Amino acid sequence: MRAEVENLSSSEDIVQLADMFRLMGDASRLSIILVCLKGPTSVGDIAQRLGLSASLVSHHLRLLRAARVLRAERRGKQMFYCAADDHIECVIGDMVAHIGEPTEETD
Amino acid sequence: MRAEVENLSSSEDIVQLADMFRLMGDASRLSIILVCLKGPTSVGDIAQRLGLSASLVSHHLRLLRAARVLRAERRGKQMFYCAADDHIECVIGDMVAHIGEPTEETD
DNA sequence: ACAACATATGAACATCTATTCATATGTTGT
DNA sequence: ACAACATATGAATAGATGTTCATATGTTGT
Repeated sequence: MRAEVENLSSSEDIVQLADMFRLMGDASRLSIILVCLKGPTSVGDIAQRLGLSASLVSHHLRLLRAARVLRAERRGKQMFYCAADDHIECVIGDMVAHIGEPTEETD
Repeated sequence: MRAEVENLSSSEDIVQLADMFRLMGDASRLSIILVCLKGPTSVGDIAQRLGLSASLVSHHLRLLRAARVLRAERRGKQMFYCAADDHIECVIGDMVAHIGEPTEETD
């Protein structure tokens, strides 16, 4: 087992980790993250592409920014959001791989 | 961007992915997963180690098994649970790395 | 068959959370 | 300063979810 995972014992660490997963565990937020992975995108663009209200997107963006999943940058009157680092993409990629894993028969 | 992540477009895929993250986004469930990553563990053991009721652990295990995060194996009257594949550990490892990432000053 | 143990399940409840609506803040051009 | 636009924020609400309690199912030994 990877050392980083092995050494997870304190309940604070686990809560923090769970908070991150819960943040990605909503289809609207996850969609927002996926859009932002493609490149810096304005709030209005995100809302339009996903068919969500600008208000809802803004609420979600606040959480994602607070958790440093995304970071914001102002350009004129618009705000552009993009991925804060590339671990998020790894996390998603691994999870996609898990879902694609063939089912075991021993159930 | 990784091809697996790039090609995520259908909303069904995104919902399925979000469901996986939401499943890991609870401290109790995440703790259960972490225990099971160390090796096959019985329901009673999990409950005792984490200080949770056997009933609650069983409820969570049903969800985790349904999502093929964990798989079950009977030994006598006990049920032992362990990780279904090793993608889950990767996902957690990447997320730990994200959390450990130094904060940007541009906020 | 019965008792003892381990796990699973269903209903009920309190708490959390995503979404909407209304409103505020901030920015650019005239 | 004002209007027009973009984003952010706060309150309210309907629906989801984690936990508990009681009970059922399944397994092993006598």
